[in-house]
Parts: sequence; structure tokens; C-alpha cells
Amino acid sequence: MISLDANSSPTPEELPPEIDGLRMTKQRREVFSVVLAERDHPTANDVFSRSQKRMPTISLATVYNCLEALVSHGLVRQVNFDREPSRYCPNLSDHCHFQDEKTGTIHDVVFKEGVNLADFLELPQGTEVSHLEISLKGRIGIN
Amino acid sequence: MISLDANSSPTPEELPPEIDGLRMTKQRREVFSVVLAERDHPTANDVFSRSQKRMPTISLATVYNCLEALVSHGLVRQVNFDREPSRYCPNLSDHCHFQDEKTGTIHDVVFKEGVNLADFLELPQGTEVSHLEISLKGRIGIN
DNA sequence: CTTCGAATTAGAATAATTCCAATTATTGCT
DNA sequence: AGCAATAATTGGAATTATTCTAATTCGAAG
Repeated sequence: MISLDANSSPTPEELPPEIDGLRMTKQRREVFSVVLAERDHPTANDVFSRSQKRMPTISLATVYNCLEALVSHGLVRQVNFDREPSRYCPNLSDHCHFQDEKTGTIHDVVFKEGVNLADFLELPQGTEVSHLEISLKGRIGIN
Repeated sequence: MISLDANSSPTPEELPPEIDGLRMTKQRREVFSVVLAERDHPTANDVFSRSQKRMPTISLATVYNCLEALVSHGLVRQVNFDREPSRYCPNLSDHCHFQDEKTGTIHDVVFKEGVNLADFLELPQGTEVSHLEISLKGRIGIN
């Protein structure tokens, strides 16, 4: 299991050759380590420019490919706000996202203990939810 | 107040010359009536082609302008699913959206009675939520 | 009727993302 | 190890929803 400890994220070299059945190529390790390192919900472009520091030959298409691979294998979450560019989040715990309207910064927001979807939504019986995204926007009171 | 009755939506001519301080031009009335008429969460393009039936000279840019005006005046809601084209929804009651993965169809999902955001989210105190979007994807059980 | 700001229009521009075809890397086999 | 088959990477072109621009038209107010 990959550490989600804020103070020590793995370097690309520290990542194993395979995670959850996903072959970790050099580029995927680089991209994954970038997403793990700064948990600031970077866009694909952000990931691209950060990756280029260590791996100047990586291409933007590859960054998109790697992110897509990581997302579809459940190692990274894709975060969308309206029509803004997608962002990427390595926090796999159940949470949603709040965007500070002032700065654009995105914060993780966790659900209260024991909260369950079916508890607050009038879903038709038999509905299977495979994907849920909750996006909030507003201002943070305390600064 | 505009009727949200599914069986009788207003024709453009029936819409007043101003709603909520928004001047209702011919085009805005046309666009609004289209969104009110078929509550199937059309994209801007859908709205464009439907509007063209009655008003062949309307332009896509105008449809975007009108939708933006209606949205920013709170007469229509903009609905986003991942990176798909935005869709538009005239249902102003508190609800969220469920996309059937099989068909792509979007359904309104209402909250259970008396449910409140703060009840299930661990929001930092003083946070002001100005905008909330909940998007679900999955399969509908009963057919 | 004229004026003036707002709305509309067609088309160009933008920007995120995806596609494509060619190259390169990696795996599995013998 | 050598080789074939498969998968990943690459750069650049293509796509597509949306926004912008500049010119025209509309409509309300005087």
C-alpha cells in the first residue's frame, strides 16, 4: 500500500513495478509520484510541467495516458469542477471537494462518520451507484 | 412564477417580457421555452437545434449567451458530468443528477426530507457554500 | 424619431483533451 | 540470450465545447 503520509511521498524509484495489476512504467511512476507529492489537485498540465523537471522527455500525451491509467485502476481520483480542466487527487478515502471561490484552491472535505448515500437521497430502488462526485464552491470563513 | 408542470410548458409568446430582472428578449424566451418544454437535460447544441425549428435565424452563440443569462439569473441550472458538454435543467427545486451508464440519460434525484449539507459533511466552521453539485452515475435496477 | 446601451450574429479563436501513426520498451517464449 | 508479440510512449494533428470579437441590429427611454 502506498503511503499517503503528507510528509513523505515516494520517489518514482521507490514505487513498485506493478500496483493493483497496473504495470508501473517509468513514466507512470513519475506521474504517480508527482500526484502523490503535492496534494494540491494539479491539472494534467501541472502534472506535465512537474514531471518534466525529473523527466524532460515525457510528453503531455503520456501524462494524459498515465493519469487515465492511474484513474481507471483506482489509484488516483479525477476531480471535476464545472468545465474547468480536470484535476487529480491521490486521496482515495471517501471525500468530496470544496473550491475556495477567492483563490480557486481545492480542499478535501470528508463525510461525517457513518454517513451513507441512501440516507439522504431518494434513489429509485435497485439503483446501483458506481460513481459519485460532490463538488462544493464557496468561501472559507476563518483565515 | 413559471409553471414547471410537465404537461404544459409555456410557449415563447406566453413568457413575460421580464423575469427576475432579466429582460426576456425573443431569443431568451425561445431558449427558455425549449429548456422548459423537454426536461431531458439538453446540451447547448440540443437547445440550439430545437430552437432553430421555431426560430431558424438564431445562432449558437446566442444560445450560449441566453443559457448563460438564464443560469446566472437562477432560472435554469447548469448540469455537468465529468467532461461532457454542459446540460441544462429547468428544475429549480433542490435536487441532484443521476446518469444512467447504459443510456446516458440523466435523471433528477431529490434529497430526502429535511436533509442538510452540514449534517453529512465535515465542513470547517464558517464555510459558506454558494454552490453545490452532486453527480451520480450507475445503473437503474428496475426496468 | 433619435439615441444609446444591450443583445445578437457569424465566424474566428481558444484550450483541454483525444486521436493517430510511428517508434520504442517490455514481456513471454523457446 | 534472441525474437516475436504486445503494450506504452511520443509529437503532432485533430476534435470539440465554449468563448471571444467586431459588426450589426434591436428596443427602451427620452
